[in-house]
Amino acid sequence: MSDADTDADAVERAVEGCPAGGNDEGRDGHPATDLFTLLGRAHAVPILAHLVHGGSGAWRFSELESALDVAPNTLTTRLQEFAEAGLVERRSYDEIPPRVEYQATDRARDLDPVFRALHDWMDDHGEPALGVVVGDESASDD
Amino acid sequence: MSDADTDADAVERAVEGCPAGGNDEGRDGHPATDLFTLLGRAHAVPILAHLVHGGSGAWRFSELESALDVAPNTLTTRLQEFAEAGLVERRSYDEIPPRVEYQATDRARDLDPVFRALHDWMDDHGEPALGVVVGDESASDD
DNA sequence: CAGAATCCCTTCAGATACTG
DNA sequence: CAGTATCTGAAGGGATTCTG
Repeated sequence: MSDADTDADAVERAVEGCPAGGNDEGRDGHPATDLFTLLGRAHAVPILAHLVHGGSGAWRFSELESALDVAPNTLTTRLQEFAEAGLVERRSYDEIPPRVEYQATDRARDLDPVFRALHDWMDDHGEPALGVVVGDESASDD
Repeated sequence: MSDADTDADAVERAVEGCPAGGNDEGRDGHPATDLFTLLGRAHAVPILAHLVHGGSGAWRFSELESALDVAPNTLTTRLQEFAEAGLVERRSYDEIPPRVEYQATDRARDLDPVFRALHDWMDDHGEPALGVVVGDESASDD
């Protein structure tokens, strides 16, 4: 090991913590793992992407439900998890019919570099083993 | 809010695909989700970090097992998944006692920008809701 | 030593039905 | 409209045991 603290350093810091130490936050206690676990759940990324993509911000429950084709309970769970993680802000208006709007927070938008890096990684490696290609790397996006 | 196609663009591209369209690779069919799902599994990030951190590369099964405190079957599963995803290279030497070495591939090392961005995000937002802080943002790492 | 196989348990996620 | 409740099925993950 001679160059084991340059590129892997960020990973090291991002993964710091003690496994099975007594915490019960996510599944291991690692911050990175927590985030991955959260985003790794069903429809998590599509939902978040949909919310983030909406610059206007306001998204109704049924809008997300029909647009993303997600079961209502699952959508509720994801939304709650996101709200709990501070990625989504929930605003309920006390009127009839009831209206609840979900909006991606600044925290969620700031995740963009991560997705950008991820996109760059996928674009660079093609990701053949995972089955799906990124989409259109032929288009001059960035 | 009228900047709905700048920062969220990468997320859009990273999430492209059709939900429940007919694919059955990971769980949704989104490349990003696949990666998150893979890394979101138990001990996935610690294992990968341990492998990436070892610049020399060669890690024995029992080394990982004892160092990470992971059940053998789980470790085997993660290692297989990583190998299948091209993140880890498995080399088995036909000798007695049998020796198998696992090494992080270039593809895995190139994930560093993602982790770096993630670390930066955590460092920026503190990640209070997810329970665990990044580690030492007091130290001048980057 | 490395890991495959087995059993058991927990969690997740979808469908459905019902309420404010 | 926006959920909550309940149920069922399916993976995930751990411990243990056994084999090459």
